[in-house]
Amino acid sequence: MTQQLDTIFSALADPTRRAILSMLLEDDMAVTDVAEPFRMSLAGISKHLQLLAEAGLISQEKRGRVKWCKLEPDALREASVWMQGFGQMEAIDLDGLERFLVNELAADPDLMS
Amino acid sequence: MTQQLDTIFSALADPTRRAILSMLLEDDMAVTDVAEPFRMSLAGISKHLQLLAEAGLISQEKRGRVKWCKLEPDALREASVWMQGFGQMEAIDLDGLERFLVNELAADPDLMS
DNA sequence: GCTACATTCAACCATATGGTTGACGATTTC
DNA sequence: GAAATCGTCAACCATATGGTTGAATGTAGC
Repeated sequence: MTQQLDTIFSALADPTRRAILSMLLEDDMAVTDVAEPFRMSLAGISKHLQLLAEAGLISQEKRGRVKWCKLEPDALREASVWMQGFGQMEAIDLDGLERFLVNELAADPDLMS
Repeated sequence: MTQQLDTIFSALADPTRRAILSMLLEDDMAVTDVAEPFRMSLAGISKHLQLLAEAGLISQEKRGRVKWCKLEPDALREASVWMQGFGQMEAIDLDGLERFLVNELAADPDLMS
């Protein structure tokens, strides 16, 4: 899960990618149509879409020669859940906090010595 | 605000930094103590802490020769609010959606052509 | 004042990232 | 089948990122 959070958050860290997600909120779109409003090459947008797909934030389905991009809000929800853990700081739910912490720190053993 | 989201999300994209945030959830800590469990140089951790501070996710206060690091959950809340925009997809609040979109796309004029 | 401690700075390195262009493989259309 | 369209791939470039080490700064303690 830690690595999944890596890819999700770094996907969200780019303004172009966030703008794309916002566009897809309106409706599913073809790659070319996604690229249209941006002052960037089609290949550039294509790369961004690949990153978003790898992060699970969108899915892509090819019908004919056009590839449709669809928002997948579930991945966002996962990151959101992680962040909720911090919002609960005031709640002083120490038991829940402990569990939360243990999970996070145990998730990536290589990180710690 | 767009640039603020950039820095917040890219700060969250690194597992070391997320682990640090989790540690600070327990209590305020000195830089040396933050670094202790990690298999990384102190200077490395110091850099991570600077990024977190620039993103507004932590604050640092120097008392004597030790610099105390404190979690600042408000910045997280800001990113969380952005993400909520997508969770509301099912709510089909089209007016709210429209406002949300317009704001996001207008926030970074250089992005679009 | 000397020593030890806490932290950062500077320089450096390897790799990742965001972008470009041009060629290419599929698919549709005429 | 030829031409146009949709999208990706490959190679390349500049810059950002995450890490190291060693020296430097500031503070505390003896």
